[in-house]
Amino acid sequence: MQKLTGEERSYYIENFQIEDFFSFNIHPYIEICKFDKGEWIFKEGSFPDTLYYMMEGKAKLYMTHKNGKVSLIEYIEAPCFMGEIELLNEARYTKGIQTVTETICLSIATQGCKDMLLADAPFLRRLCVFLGEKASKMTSKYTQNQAYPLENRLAAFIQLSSDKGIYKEKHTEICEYLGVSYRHLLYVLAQFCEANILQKKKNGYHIMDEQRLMQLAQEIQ
Amino acid sequence: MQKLTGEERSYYIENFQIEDFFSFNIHPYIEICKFDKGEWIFKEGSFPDTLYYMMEGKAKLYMTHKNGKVSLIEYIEAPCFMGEIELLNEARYTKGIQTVTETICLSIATQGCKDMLLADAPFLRRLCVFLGEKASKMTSKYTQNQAYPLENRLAAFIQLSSDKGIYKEKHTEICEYLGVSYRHLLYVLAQFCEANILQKKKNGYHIMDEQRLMQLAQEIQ
DNA sequence: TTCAAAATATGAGATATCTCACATTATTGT
DNA sequence: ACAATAATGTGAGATATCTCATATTTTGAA
Repeated sequence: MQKLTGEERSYYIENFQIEDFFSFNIHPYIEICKFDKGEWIFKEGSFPDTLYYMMEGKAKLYMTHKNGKVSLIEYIEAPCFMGEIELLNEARYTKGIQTVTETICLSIATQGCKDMLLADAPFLRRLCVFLGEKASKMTSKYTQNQAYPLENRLAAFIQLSSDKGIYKEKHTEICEYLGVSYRHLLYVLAQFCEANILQKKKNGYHIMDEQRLMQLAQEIQ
Repeated sequence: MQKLTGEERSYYIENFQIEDFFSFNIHPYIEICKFDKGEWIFKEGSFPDTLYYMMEGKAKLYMTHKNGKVSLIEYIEAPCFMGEIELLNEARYTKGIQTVTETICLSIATQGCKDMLLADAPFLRRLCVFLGEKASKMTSKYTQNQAYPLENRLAAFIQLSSDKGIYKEKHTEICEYLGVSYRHLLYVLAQFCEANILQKKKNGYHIMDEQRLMQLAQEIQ
């Protein structure tokens, strides 16, 4: 993680009109951070003292279950808050977040201004809206996902998680994320290759038929 | 819907320490409401001017899809907010809520105090916590539900939605809620009857083997 | 480097669930 | 009261997905 300075920093701060988020002067507490692709923003179990607002990028949210298994819960995309639940609950239970692409975040060091944040109506209102949308989004995802076979969900997922036309995720993770068996995931990937939608190469599955993939993904709508 | 008065009203107001929710005097805006079983708290498409906090009871959240089909999204249980998304977004109710049991709610007439609510940090903070938990709950429901066959999910659902040992829901609704076909729902219900877990009678399916039902439901954990 | 663990891969049979077709009851508006 | 519509119920074959067994490859730590 790298803190931006100078022009780069100014660019993001000015472009996002950060002042609108708060009724007090937030500037002493903020930084603009750049995370490399694959870098961890939060590690599980750590004690978060930072609230992030992702401005650009994409990341994965992980959770470890009681039995020790790790599963990929959700892909998150800018703009969004990260670490907001921990701020609200004084809680320990942090989930892990790892970037998928290079990611730019506004970071707020909460140790100095937590009380101000939790007493700041403009900020809280925005957080409420964010959380409300998140809940709604989860709801519709949940309702719709049960209605479609893996073929469609996987197509949508490949679109979301691929980078430069290459899909390269751990099957063991993704089958949990998509709620299917490892065997079945492999089976459907093989189907995609069979249909020349994907092509399996050393460095991952290459998307050969963007059109058809989108079509399959959009059946979910 | 019936507004409580006198002792009943005082009982709920005192027991819930409503003052802690707000930093201003909320009393001019609140009522205690009792809804009968089966009554609608919100109808879809209506213009909301009330925020509810459910103190006792259980209700169903419905949504109408673009294609006109209605589906049962979620069972909600006290304590919880209702109408909070609409308060935040100035939107009309996109979802309908119907009680399952008699339900007691604190109602807040928002026309008089919306601005105060949206500027009231203690209230917003509580709302954030509620929404955060709702999002987390949806997440875990979503993750776990995909992992279990209908047998288990239906058992859990019957426990949630039955009243006095009798399960009586519209199959056409429930199959959508549980994300399975009508045919399959009927099939698994028949299995339950076969196994003497349920017994089909004129007024609904009677739960005969609470023990076994719980066992099936708990496999989801 | 080496070895154990994790991840990848594939086959084969079992099961959960779907689709469609059709018949039989409720429910509801007029 | 009646027709139209919605809800219920059932059969049969198709498909999506699972489980288990087992082999190979990759990865990470001693």
